Amino acid sequence: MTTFYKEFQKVLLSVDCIIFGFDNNKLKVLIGRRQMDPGRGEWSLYGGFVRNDESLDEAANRTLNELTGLHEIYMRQVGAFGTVDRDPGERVVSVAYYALINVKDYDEKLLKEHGVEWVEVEKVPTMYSDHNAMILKARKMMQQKIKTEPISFQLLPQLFTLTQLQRLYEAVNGEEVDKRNFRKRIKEMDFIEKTELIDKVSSKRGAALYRFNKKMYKEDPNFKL
Amino acid sequence: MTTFYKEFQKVLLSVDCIIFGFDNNKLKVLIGRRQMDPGRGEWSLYGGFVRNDESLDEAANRTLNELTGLHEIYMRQVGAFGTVDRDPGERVVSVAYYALINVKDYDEKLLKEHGVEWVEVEKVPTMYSDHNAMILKARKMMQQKIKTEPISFQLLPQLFTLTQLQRLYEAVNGEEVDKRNFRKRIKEMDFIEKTELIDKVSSKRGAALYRFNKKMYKEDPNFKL
DNA sequence: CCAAAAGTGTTCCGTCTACACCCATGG
DNA sequence: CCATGGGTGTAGACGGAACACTTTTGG
Repeated sequence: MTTFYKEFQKVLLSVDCIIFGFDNNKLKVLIGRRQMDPGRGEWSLYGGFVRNDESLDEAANRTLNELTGLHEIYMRQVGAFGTVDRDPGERVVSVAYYALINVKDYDEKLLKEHGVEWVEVEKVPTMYSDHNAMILKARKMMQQKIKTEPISFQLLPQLFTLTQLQRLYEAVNGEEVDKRNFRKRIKEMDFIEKTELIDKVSSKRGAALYRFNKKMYKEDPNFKL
Repeated sequence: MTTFYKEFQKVLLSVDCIIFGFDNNKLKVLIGRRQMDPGRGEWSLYGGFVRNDESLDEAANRTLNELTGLHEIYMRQVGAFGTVDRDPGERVVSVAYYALINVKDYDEKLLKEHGVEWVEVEKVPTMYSDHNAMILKARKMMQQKIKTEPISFQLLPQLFTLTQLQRLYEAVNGEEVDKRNFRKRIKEMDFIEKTELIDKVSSKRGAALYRFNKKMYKEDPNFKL
């Protein structure tokens, strides 16, 4: 291969994943203890280096898959973080991605295997390098996005109750919402389908289970919450 | 220096600048013909490689300064672009930034010196690599930002008329707005100050010149347009 | 004197918000 | 039988959208 830019310096490129989950009415992030030097033992996001034969998006997906075994996960780029001294080892520029997963898809066994755990976004400890800043930015972006795009369903099981959905919004936005107003808005979105199924876990009376109809959404992609 | 990550591959990192300006009631971008191989002669954003001793933000600012001679310019990161084959030469990941400048600060002389020109965002030609995608994303981000943050003033002279400001919003959002409603909203923002000065260039009657009061804004940062 | 841009308020309508009670069931 | 969460409608407040005429002055 011809080398065109030989006079320029190269840098190490990594990706870091901010993995959001929703559990126990709380928005959580998956973090662990860093397993390599420098910074071994500090709280850290899960990340990895970008290979020369993969795009940034691919690297992010591969990294997430390494950790979770999951494919086809909703991921969005948060941005590139590149202060000179952000990594105490050597110059590393990192591109952060956030992912939304259903916590049920990531069981206890995997948690222990990888030495990671879910922590409430409100209670994230001081983390390695600039990982706190990454989480903060990811959260803001997700908060914006969730208002106008149907990404909330990525954090829930396929079948969910309206109360679950409402609690999710409350957790993400950090404020309670009125039940009747919330449900009124849901009713206007035909792609949030009521099923015949009833959830009897969360209440004695039982709550109707709903489902996000992707095809229907594509026909009339109007989402507002 | 200790090397921690020696087994990983490094990549070339560049920054590309989407430089927005407002002129003749149109939103424009500053683009030129690429001066190096590969892609010599194609329409391109102005960019440069990131050095090992500078952050991404610094690299973007330096690059912008090389082209315009301007300092302290409003810049925001658009994101990292990193498909494997985005650069026909070799693997280059690029971080895009958008900048807002007052076209009056960038005169004809500089335009010719650097072989760049202002083109309407609506009429941007097919460009080198993924530069069209960068411009598109930058534009969307700027469009969002301009609604809730006082960045519009970066595109105008220090003193401006309300009609200029309105035309700027119309150009950015691609739709006309009602003059009276627009001015009503302006009146509610005390940090958009009316001066004693009158602009006689754009009209016979003369229009009041306004100014953005940064200090006043900081005391009560509520911007909505 | 007229063309061209500046400047100025009010009404209407749709949207958002606040708010309270009955229902079904498991334990 | 009662505690727990599920489910439902309306009225009033607020904010955004529509809309037309007068003023000033250079040419």
